[in-house]
Amino acid sequence: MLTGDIPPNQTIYVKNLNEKVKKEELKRSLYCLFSQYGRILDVVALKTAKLRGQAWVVFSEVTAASNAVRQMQGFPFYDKPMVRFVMLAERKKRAEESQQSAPANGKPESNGGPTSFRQGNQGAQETAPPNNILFIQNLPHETTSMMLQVLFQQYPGFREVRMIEAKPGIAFVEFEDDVQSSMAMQALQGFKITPQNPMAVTYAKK
DNA sequence: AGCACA
Repeated sequence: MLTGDIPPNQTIYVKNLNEKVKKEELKRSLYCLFSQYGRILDVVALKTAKLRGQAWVVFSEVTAASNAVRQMQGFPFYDKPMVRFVMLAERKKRAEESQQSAPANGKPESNGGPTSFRQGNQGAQETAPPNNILFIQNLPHETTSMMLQVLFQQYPGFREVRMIEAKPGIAFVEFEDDVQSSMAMQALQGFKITPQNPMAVTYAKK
């Protein structure tokens, strides 16, 4: 018999994670990496003998979970590819418990938080896959590379800022690897240099 | 390989 009549829920299960990474860092990195696909309610990772190297990421929506799984297959995460991780079937109800503390069941974009940054990208471009170079848009035209360096160099793996004289308002920020660029993206997404200029941070197209 | 935290 098929199991196809059991609907998937909004939790994804990841294994083959690098077990040398400390638990708190692992959870934070997973949060950073996956929050580009939607609001994350919870990340669970334990280091017990049976559960190390694995994690659960609970999204607020099923569609976010399925996009994340589809797009992140094979992503090199701490030197180990995230292969064949899956959405969980409706089976455990942990996510519902977490939702008790989460606001607004129907309207997930109510907090003005930095999670969604696709408004500036309407239609045309596709989302570039995660990589080590960030593309910054919506900067005030007086922004200098020194200003951006001050902001981005606080995050590990920072390499350099590149701006193009002929194209004000945008910049490229390079990190050593995808994980580190993703951490900085999450941290500075929507950061306002002026009140009118929330940064839009995406991965650069290669 | 390994499917759950307080």
